[in-house]
Amino acid sequence: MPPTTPASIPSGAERSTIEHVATAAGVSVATVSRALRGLPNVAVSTRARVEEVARELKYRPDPAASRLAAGRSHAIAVVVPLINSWYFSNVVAGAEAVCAEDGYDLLVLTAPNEATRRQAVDTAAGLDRRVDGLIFVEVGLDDDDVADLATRRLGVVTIGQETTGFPSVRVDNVTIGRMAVEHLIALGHRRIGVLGAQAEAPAHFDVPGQRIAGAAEALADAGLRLDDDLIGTGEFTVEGGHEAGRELLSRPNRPTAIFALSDEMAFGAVIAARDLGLAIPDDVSLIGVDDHEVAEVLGLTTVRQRVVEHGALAARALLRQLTGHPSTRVAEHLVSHSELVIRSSTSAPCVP
Amino acid sequence: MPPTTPASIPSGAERSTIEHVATAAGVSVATVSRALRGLPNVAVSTRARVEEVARELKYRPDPAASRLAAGRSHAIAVVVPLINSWYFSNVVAGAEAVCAEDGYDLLVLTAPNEATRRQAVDTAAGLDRRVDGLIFVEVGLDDDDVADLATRRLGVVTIGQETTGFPSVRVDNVTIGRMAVEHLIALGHRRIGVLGAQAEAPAHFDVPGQRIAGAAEALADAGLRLDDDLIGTGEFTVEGGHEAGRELLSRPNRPTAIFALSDEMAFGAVIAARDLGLAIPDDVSLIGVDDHEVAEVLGLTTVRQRVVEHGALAARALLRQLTGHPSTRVAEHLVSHSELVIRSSTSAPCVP
DNA sequence: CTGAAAGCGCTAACAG
DNA sequence: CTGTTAGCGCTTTCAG
Repeated sequence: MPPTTPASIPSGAERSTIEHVATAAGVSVATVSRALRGLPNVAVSTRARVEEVARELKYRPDPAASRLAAGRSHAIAVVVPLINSWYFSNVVAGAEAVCAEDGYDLLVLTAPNEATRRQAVDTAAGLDRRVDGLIFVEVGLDDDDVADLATRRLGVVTIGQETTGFPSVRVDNVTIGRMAVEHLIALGHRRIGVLGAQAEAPAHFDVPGQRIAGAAEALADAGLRLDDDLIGTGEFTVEGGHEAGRELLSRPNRPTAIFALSDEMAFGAVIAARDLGLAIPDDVSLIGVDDHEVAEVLGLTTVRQRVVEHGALAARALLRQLTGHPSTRVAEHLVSHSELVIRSSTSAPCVP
Repeated sequence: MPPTTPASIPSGAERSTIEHVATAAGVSVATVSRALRGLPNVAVSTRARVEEVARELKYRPDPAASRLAAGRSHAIAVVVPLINSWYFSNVVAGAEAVCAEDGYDLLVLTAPNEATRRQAVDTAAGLDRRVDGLIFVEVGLDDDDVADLATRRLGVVTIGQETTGFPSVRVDNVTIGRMAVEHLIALGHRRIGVLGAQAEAPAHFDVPGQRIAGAAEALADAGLRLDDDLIGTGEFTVEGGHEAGRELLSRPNRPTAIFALSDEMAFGAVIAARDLGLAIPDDVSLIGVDDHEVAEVLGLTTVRQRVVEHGALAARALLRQLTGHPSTRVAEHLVSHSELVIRSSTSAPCVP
């Protein structure tokens, strides 16, 4: 490679460096750096001139150089189990919007091996030089993971799980279960089925378990019991809800209402009901969780989760943490409120 | 900041640099660099030792430093109109998988202002120092954009659009329309409606227009005409399909079959049919495009698009381009094959 | 096959 | 308020 090119005006499509700007503006690179980053101690006139020249030269600071010198990459990553699902893509969308607004780059990392939560952390840990912070979405971090992450020079926010030490945003899953089932009980239902239980509860945080616990509480408050026989699985997919729903609805003594732990499973249940010739809500009431776009069209009653907002809140919390606002140095644990959205899939049981 | 830390073994969670590895292995940093990157001209024994030491020290090259020195960031970006939709999140998932495999970081960029395609390019162009390449997904690039992009030191691949100069992957939308409607015609349908037309066709590439053109061709081949009155909109959303579908199906002389340009619009049509008390396929046949998960459960006949694969193919093409395989220097235009998936939503018309 | 040296473009003290 | 001076950690000629 030839010796360094002189600090002349760049020609054509050549990228201009801070040095080009400096010489063109007749100041030092340090001043350009300060001026362009809005740091104090720069004469207004100087700043104006530098900005002017920078614009003319279409100067854009090289992120790598800046990261190397300053130690911050102006990028964050979201770690999700997968990205092509309604829930996760919406979380990412929320985070992306905030990042774009603040000029941060957003990397997406998937942690496919759900089993090995370790995996996720290791992968992510390798990024401590590449990004300034991480958002873990529904990734079960254990204490070791948290400790490991804490050593690194990284901002961390979790969604779903609430750890000690890192800010988090989540919903109150017990309350979600409660709201859903209280609605059903208020309508007069007594035999209530559940769709979405997991074979084995995850060690760290257990979304289905919590929603079911909330359901059980609501039932208990009404002097009723949650019948274990009426708890089906569903894998949190449409197909899973379809199968488990059909199973549940073909029982001789089928429930008069079903609480699906996610809208997608509820969609499956809708189809199962149709397969069996059961009308909703006349023969069976149905309530979901999420407020998926399709829920509205289907008229599905549901407990709305503001998923995009979760991503946005997490990103904002992370960026705040990175910007080092000392006032917000304490780890906030945000609990996003859910709300019951009553549509046409729930009604009083026909034959109580 | 104190003067540079000496090149000693890093303590605790401190990041180890190439220099730590070099001194620990008793070689120069240059040799470490070569050894670890699999470059030639390194004694096998040396390489082994360096690798060993690097592992022990948990050395990970700093991407920013490496980018600065070598000019490549080992990161790419996907530019999508939005990320929280079935189609786009699946494309991103495909790209992500390939990137993860090859150790590339994946940035996500959304170009929300659909109107201003310019926007997308400008945003992306600003990344020419941050990423090595870009994947544009369904972003209409015009000739100026292409020229602009070509100037930059960036690999580019497009999905959906086929430009001159950049590799691309797309489906043959005319054929998709053709396949769908040929199936309907073969079943005996004559009055076929379409869901998903756009008010105004985009300037550069027009997915709905092409699918409709294919439909028209199929009809023409059978000596039939596509009735403009039977072409509804749908916005490519469930809700849009619902509305447009209801409109179409409440006509006195309604079509015996509907070709929805996307599965999500077909779902809307399913609900519209249900609203109107029409049975599928007895009263009206329905075919979509995509093969969304819900399509299977709903029994929707559809033309399958292998969306995840599109993302993967594009990413692979991009990485190949970046790795500079001179053999593949010529811009490939991949056309992903679609296939008809016949389920239970289509049948012969009841009363022809 | 290996080392020395010169940067990549930017930031951050520290003097003026 | 501004310039000078060191590097950030890595890659890459160019000599051994």
